[in-house]
Amino acid sequence: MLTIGKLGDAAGVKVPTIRYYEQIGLLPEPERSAGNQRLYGKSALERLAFIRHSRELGFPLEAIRDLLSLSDRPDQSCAAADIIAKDQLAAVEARIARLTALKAELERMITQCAQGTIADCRIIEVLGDHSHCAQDRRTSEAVG
Amino acid sequence: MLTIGKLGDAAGVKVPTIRYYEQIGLLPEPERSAGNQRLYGKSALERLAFIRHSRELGFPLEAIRDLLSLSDRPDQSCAAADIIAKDQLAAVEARIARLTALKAELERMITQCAQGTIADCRIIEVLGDHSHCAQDRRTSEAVG
DNA sequence: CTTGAACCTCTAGCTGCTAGAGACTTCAGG
DNA sequence: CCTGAAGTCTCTAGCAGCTAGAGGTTCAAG
Repeated sequence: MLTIGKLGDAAGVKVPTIRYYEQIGLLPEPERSAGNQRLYGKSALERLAFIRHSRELGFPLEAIRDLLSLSDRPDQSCAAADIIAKDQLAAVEARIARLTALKAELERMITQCAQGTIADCRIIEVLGDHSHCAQDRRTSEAVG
Repeated sequence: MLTIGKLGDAAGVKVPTIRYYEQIGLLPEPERSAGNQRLYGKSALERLAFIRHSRELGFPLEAIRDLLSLSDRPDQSCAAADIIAKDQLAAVEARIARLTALKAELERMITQCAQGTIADCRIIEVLGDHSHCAQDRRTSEAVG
């Protein structure tokens, strides 16, 4: 049996985070010691490792909740997990594309920085003027 | 003179967001009409466009606050703006690298999905086992 | 003059934690 | 057996960066 601190060390998750996961129902309420301290077994460690790894892959907690409920019923179809993973892949690819565009613009800004005074600083100027944008990706709503 | 709604439309920023920026001191308090409604001039629009564009480039509000205070003193050196932009570039590059690794792992997970039942679903299995990781990038703290 | 959209302030909520207060439990060393 | 430190408990509040809602006022068009 592991105390919450040992569990956290073993899974690479901080103690308050474990309590938070319990609070939002991602982890079941564990046994308690005579002195009311949480005691965890192997299955809790596995579940927490699953959550941690999923978080590292960028899955939001709600997706992890779904994945966990899937893995709690192991005789069902794998298709739902596949869908979640594919959604996540699409989201990751979109983020990469967006960041790559931002990187290009930042690089352009920096190379144009004359190292002079603010008055002729391209960084400030570029940030103030939207029309310099390489690609004008706008967020669809509320734009005239 | 623009009302807050017109300003928001012109800059591509939602009305509550403008009030939020004012609240946290990114935008100065504007004039008011006789009926206590906010009225903005051209400089407010420019400042808001600057903020919006910077946000799109991923600058955190605190960095934007610094950039704005720089641009308020145009006879100073451009070096500080350069540093902020380079920091942001480094952060963007780090995010891209991380996401690219995640993408590879998600793709691997998905191709391994047997489309069978959860019991032999690689997605669930891979997520539960950290040792499958292509690169074991851990967040430095609290890891045994 | 009336309607209805836009505005006002204020508070609370979102995600995914993190930090702190103030009290209790556990364990190792003496 | 006792002490003291480290770990744990619950609870509340805070972070970014907004967003949504309640309940009320103002403005512009018809």
